[in-house]
Amino acid sequence: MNPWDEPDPFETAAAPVPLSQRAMAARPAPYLDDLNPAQRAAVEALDGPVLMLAGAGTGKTKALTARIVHLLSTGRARPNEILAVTFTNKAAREMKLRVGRMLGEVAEGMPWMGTFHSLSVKILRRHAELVGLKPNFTILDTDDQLRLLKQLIQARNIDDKRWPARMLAGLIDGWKNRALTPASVPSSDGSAYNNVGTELYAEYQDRLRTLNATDFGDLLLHCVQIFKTHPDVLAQYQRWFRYILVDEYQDTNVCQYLWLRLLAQAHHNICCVGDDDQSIYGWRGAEVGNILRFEKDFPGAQVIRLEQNYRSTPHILAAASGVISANAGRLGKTLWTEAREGEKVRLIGHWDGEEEARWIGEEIEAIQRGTRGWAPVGLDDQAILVRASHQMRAFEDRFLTIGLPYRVIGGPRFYERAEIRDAMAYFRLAVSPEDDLAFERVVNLPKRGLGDKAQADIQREARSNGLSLLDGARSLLAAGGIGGKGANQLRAFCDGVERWHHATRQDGQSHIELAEVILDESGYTGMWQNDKTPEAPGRLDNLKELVKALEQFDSLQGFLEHVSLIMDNENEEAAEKVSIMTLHAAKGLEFPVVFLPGWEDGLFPSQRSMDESGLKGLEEERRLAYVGITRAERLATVSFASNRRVYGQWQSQMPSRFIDELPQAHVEVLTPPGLMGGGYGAAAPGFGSGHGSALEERVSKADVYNSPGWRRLQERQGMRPVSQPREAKNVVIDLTADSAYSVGDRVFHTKFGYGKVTAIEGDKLDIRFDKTGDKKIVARFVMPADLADEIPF
DNA sequence: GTTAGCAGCGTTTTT
DNA sequence: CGCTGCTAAC
Repeated sequence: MNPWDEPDPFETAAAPVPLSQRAMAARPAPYLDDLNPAQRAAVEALDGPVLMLAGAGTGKTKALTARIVHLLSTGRARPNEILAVTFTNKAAREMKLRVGRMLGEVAEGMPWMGTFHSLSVKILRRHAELVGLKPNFTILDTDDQLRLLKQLIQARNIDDKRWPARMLAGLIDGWKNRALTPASVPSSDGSAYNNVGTELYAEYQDRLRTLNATDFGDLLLHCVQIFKTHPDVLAQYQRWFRYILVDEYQDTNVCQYLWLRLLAQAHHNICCVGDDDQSIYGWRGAEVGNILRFEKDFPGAQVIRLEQNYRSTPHILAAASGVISANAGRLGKTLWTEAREGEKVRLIGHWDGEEEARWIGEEIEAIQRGTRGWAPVGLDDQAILVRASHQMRAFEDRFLTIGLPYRVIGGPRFYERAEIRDAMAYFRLAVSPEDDLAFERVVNLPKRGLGDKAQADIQREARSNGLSLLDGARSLLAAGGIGGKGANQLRAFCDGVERWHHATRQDGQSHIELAEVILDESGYTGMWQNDKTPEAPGRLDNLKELVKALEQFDSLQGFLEHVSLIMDNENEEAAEKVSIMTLHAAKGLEFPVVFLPGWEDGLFPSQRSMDESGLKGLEEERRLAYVGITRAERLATVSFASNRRVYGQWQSQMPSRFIDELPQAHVEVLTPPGLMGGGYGAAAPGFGSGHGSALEERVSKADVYNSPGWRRLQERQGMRPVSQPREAKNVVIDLTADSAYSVGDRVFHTKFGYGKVTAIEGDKLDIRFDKTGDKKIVARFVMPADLADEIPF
C-alpha cells in the first residue's frame, strides 16, 4: 500500500499539541509581548491570505517565527501541518532554531520547513512514477547537466560554437522557471532559432527520464505537473498543509508561484513575506510581479507593512532610501528608526583595485583595534560585500599577505570541488550502478587505459541494447570488444562497483567504512597520493573531510540526497574572521561594519545586467545597492577605484552612478590618507560642493593623469627597488612583489614566519619554513627576511 | 592512450 | 590573466 494514503504519515504525526499548550498555560504567549504593533498584527492574522511587506531589518524573521509559534500555541495546526518555505537552507535552519527557542523546546518535527527544492524532492519521491521516474531518481548538478546537453548537441551534429551547452542550459532553465514544458514553450519564444532549442529541450527531458534523473528546475516543475494533472494528489496535500508561510516572496519565480497557488487555493491560508526593494534574483526568473499581484490573486488579502527598522543608524537608512528612491514602480515603504545618529556613510576613492584592498585591510585592522575613535569591532562583525565574485581575489591576496584572517562565504564550494565530485560519483555508482553519468565521470579516473574509443564503444553497446553503461561494459567485455590492458582494469572496475553495490544493501555494513573501501579499492585515493602537485595534499584532506561528513548520516543514500540539495558549506570555525561575500550572498545578513568596494559603472551596476535587461536590469542593480547598504548596522563604507584590471588589461573606471544617488547630507567623503593616497581624492570637493552631484564634477581622464597617484605610479615604475631603500620601509613592503629571489634566500611570510627558498618555479617559490615545514608560496606573498626584521608588526 | 602545450574565451549574481 | 578544451606529439 502506498503509505501516502490517509491518514497522514508524517514523521511527527504524533507531535504533541499539548506541548505548546503547556507552554501557553505557564506564561501566556510571551512571544507576543516583544512585538511591535505591526509585527503583532502580522502574527495574529492567522486566517486567510496575508502579505507582509517587511523592509530590511524590520524583524521579519521574528514575526514569521512568532507566527508559527502562534499557530502551534493556539492549536490551529500541528507542527507537521505547517508548510514553511524559504529560499536557502540557511534561512530554514535559522527559522527552525528560533521557533525552537520561542517554544522553549526543541522544535524537531517541523518536517515541512525547507526550501522550495528540498520540499519538492520530498513530495516528488513519493509520486515519481507519475512523471515517469523511479523514486530513487538522482538530482543532477550543473556539471552533469552541461555534459548531458553537450552530448545531445553533438549527437545532432550541431555546431557547438553556435549552440554552446551553457546557453542551452540557460534557455532551458528559463523555461523551467516559467513552468514551461517542451510542449508548452510558446512559439513566440520559438523563432527559427529557438525551435532547435525547444527540440533539444524535449530530447533533454527524455534523456533525463531514461537516466532516472532530474535537474534543479525539474524538482519544482514535476511537482507542479503532478498537482495539475492529479487533483486527488493535490487535494491530499491541500488538506495536510493547513497553513502556508513563504519567506522572501519577492524572489519567487513563476513556477514557484504556481506551486504555492495550487497548494493554497483551497483554504487561502497563505502568508507571504517579502520586500519588493530586495528583489535581486530577476536574472534567475524571479518575478517581482508575484508580490505586486498578490492582492489580485488572493482577494481580501490583508497587507501589513513592517517599517520600523531595528538594525541600522538613521544615516545608513537615509543613504539606502536615497538610492532606492530612484527606482520606479515600488510598493513603497518608509523605514524609520529610533536609533541615534551614528556615523555617516563614508565614501572613498582609490587609485586602483589593489590600493582599495590595501586600504580596506588597514581600515579593518584599525577598526578592530579601536583606533578609529569608535569602540573596537571584532573581525566577525565586519564584512566586505562585492558585486561579483572575481572581486574577491584582490582582497584574498591582500589579506593573505598581511595575515588578516578572512572567510569567503559562498565561494568555491566544498561539494563543487573536483575530488569531492569524483568521490561522490563513486558513491553514486555504489548506490545505483545504473547511474550512467557517474559511470562516465569515473570509469577512467584514475586512468584505466580506457580512452575515447573504448568509452564510445561502451556507449554504443549500452545504447543499442538498452543497457546501463555498466552493463554495457560488461557485455562488451564478454564479447571481447575491449582491447588488452584496458580490459582487465575495466573488469576490475565493474566487479568493484557490483561489490560495493551489494555492500550498500547489507545491513550492518558501516557506510563510512564502505566509503573508505570504495575510495581505496577504486584507486582514487592512491591517484592523489601519487600526485606530486602541490594541491594533492589539500585534496586528500578534502576527501577525509568528506568521509567525516558521512558520520552525520546513516546511509550513503541519505548523504547523497543531502548533498545534492544542500550545497552550502557550513564549517563553523571558531577563529575571528572578516567575511567576504557577494551582495547576493549577503541578503538576510547583518554586520556592524560593512565595506562596499567596487562601486564603478560597468562593474556595479554591472554592464552586462544593463545590456541584457536595460532599465529593469539597472533597477535590480539598484536594489542590490540597497541591500548592500542596509546590511550595515553602524558603519558603511562605499569605495571605488579609478583603475582596475579586467582580463589582465588595465582599464580606467568611472565612479558608479549610484554614488551620485547617495544623499550628500548622509555621506562623509574621506580624503585618503597615506602615501598611496587615491588619485581620486580630487573628486571629493566636487562631491561635497553643494551644487548638484558628483556627476558634473567627475574627474576627467586628463585630471587622472595629473593626479598625485598617477605621478607616484610613474615614479614607482622608474625605481624598481631591488636595492633596498631601507629608509622608506612602508614603500618597500609594497614593492617586494617585484623583487626576485634566488635559491637559498631567507624570506619572511606573515603567516608562516621565516624560511629559506629551496626552489623556484616561475613566480612560485618552494620554501622550507623554520616552523611550519615546506610550502609553495607565490613570490609576492613573502619578503626578504632582512627587510622583515626591520618592520614592526 | 596519455600528456603537454597552445588557442580562445570569459566574469554577475545561485537553489 | 587564468581556465577549459582542443590538437599535436610521445
